[in-house]
Amino acid sequence: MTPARGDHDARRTEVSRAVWEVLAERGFGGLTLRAVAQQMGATTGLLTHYFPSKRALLQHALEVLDAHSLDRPRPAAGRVGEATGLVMLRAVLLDILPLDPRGAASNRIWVGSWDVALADPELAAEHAQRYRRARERLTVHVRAAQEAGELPEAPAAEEVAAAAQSFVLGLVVQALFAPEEFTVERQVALVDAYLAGLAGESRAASAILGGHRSGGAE
Amino acid sequence: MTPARGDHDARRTEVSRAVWEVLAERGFGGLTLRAVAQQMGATTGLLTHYFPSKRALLQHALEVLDAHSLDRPRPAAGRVGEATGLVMLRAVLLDILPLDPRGAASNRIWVGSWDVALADPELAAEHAQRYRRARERLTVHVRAAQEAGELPEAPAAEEVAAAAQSFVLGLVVQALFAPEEFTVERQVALVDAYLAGLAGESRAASAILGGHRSGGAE
DNA sequence: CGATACGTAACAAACGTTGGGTACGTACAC
DNA sequence: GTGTACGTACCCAACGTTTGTTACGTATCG
Repeated sequence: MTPARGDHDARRTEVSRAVWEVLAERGFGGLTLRAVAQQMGATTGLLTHYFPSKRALLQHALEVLDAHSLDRPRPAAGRVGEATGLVMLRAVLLDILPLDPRGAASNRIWVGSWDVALADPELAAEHAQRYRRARERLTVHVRAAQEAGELPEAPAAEEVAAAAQSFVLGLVVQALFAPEEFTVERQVALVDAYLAGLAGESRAASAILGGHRSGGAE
Repeated sequence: MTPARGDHDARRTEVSRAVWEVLAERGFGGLTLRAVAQQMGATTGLLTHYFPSKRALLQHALEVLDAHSLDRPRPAAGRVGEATGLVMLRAVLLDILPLDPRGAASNRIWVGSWDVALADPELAAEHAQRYRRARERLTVHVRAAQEAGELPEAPAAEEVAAAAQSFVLGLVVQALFAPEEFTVERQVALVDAYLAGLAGESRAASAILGGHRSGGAE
């Protein structure tokens, strides 16, 4: 009977991709069913067939986009996957930044989503949870760095993680508005300087951060 | 003829206030002429009498809101106006944070405006300029702190200012989404810890930051 | 009297959503 | 194997609502 459930879900993520593209270039104010449909060369009938409402459509697109960022940073060029402590912390932070067009697009979407989310309790709760989990993931790496002697024990790992997330989120915003001012190199340098400030006089840390003095994200 | 030119501009700022209230509680997606009119107990006819279009209405409201934040922090309780260097830097940073309902409301608006601004080149340019000027204002205080020996000379003042602005902006976002998690005390503590990280081993700085260990914004 | 300051009403456009209609493929009966 | 039944996928057209904007009316005040 029902032909291929896999096709169904695949189509839904296809729709989500169209939603992302509309969001990235027109923002949430420009997100309409007709725009999404036109983006993927379909009609609004297709959209309503896979999603009961516009809200569900948006919600699913955000969930999928969030899920994509969960398995990052990818163990791509360097073997980031095996890294720990300060190196991993640095990799995760850099991975968030809009260092390439794709990162810029997804950050553009996240920043734009804050307005809608702050006006919608349910979306706000989901966002709050997203960032809390991101902080928890950062906390793990901070704690590892502390145990490795790369970071001081002084501020609790949770506080360091919250601070680091603040720093990166704000840097994302500024970089989106002034990309020519916040070049890739400057963004990386700012993160490294921030981490150096966290590390203080640690020899282990300065060895790590010194080695990456001009390194990129991938 | 025209009865009191002052009344005209005063009415425009009244309208802007209504715009803020709508923006703060419904976001930019909920900003409609009818909502603004209802908020101030008037009709859309009044709005169109003072503003040629919705865009002009929004633009003026943002400008006025931005102008309000320019003469801050106010030399209110403490005599912040006479402060310099690290003390002033700290005061400016704390003044940005959503430490009270009014600060939360205005930050709510700014964060929400990012979506619209990123989709509108003119608004984006205005925002970019806003944040550039804010960085320049921060740079002055950073440089003063450096000359006073409260901050190291190492990273250039411009970089420290950009980093500090990143940190505070990101903290604003997280605090808006999780206000119960980011209490006033924790926000202040995070800023102080951040400044302490900037200061490094400076005795002058730790004297200042130590004295404010549990102080508030005003 | 004449210009300003509004309220009122109506406009076309765009929105999310609904429902009917068609093409297509699978499942089952014989 | 062929015919029938049915569910899925999707287009198309239309709905009622809400939007920003415009036009027009009236009151108010110098």
